[in-house]
Amino acid sequence: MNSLFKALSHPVRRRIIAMLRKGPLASGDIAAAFDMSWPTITGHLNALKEAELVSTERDGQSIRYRLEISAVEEALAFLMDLSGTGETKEEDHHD
Amino acid sequence: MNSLFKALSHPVRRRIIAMLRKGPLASGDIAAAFDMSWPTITGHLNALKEAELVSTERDGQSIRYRLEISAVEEALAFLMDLSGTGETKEEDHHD
DNA sequence: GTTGCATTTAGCGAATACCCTAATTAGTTT
DNA sequence: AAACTAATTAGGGTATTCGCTAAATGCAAC
Repeated sequence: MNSLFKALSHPVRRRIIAMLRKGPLASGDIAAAFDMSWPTITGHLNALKEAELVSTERDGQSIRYRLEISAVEEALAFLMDLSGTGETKEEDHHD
Repeated sequence: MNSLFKALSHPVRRRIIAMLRKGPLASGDIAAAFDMSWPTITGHLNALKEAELVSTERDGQSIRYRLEISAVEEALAFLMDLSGTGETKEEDHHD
């Protein structure tokens, strides 16, 4: 949980996560979207992976990074608990 | 927004926020709850304040720190956007 | 096995974060 | 104003983070 928020604390990593929202991407595609060296991006991807915010799978010679929604939801749960969203209120619907 | 997640990235600061959920507290009360020096806690409070996660008001000679829910909700909005905003199909998590 | 492409690891310097103690500011009371 | 309390700022040591370049690894095709 600590690594989760730590991973979220860097703008580049948040941007990577936002990119991944549309679907999995290869490391190179991600690196190409930034004005930084590829190894630097790999470092950020490792941070995201350690926080279990992304998972990886090989696809031939490239490696696909996929967003792990469950980790995002874990952070969400923490913040919702702080703000009171989703409980202690009568607003409740589940469809 | 960057300082928001950065503020959230430290366990002590998250714990402070959790304490403040129940209501405003003086700096000294917060510092007393931790096994760290008071100036260190002041540093964390400053980080929270810069992220606008807390606001302060004087109360005589002490200063009261209050949780600013709107900042929490801002983080919440970011994460909800990533996850698909409350389309929870099943609640199956254990912490 | 060697060449070539995609990606990661290794190693390093600079900047930032974290924690401490000592000194200082701000407000209250006398 | 001086003494007392609450809280912050200043300064410094160490750990961690962030970015880079160069070298290494993994896979696929020849």
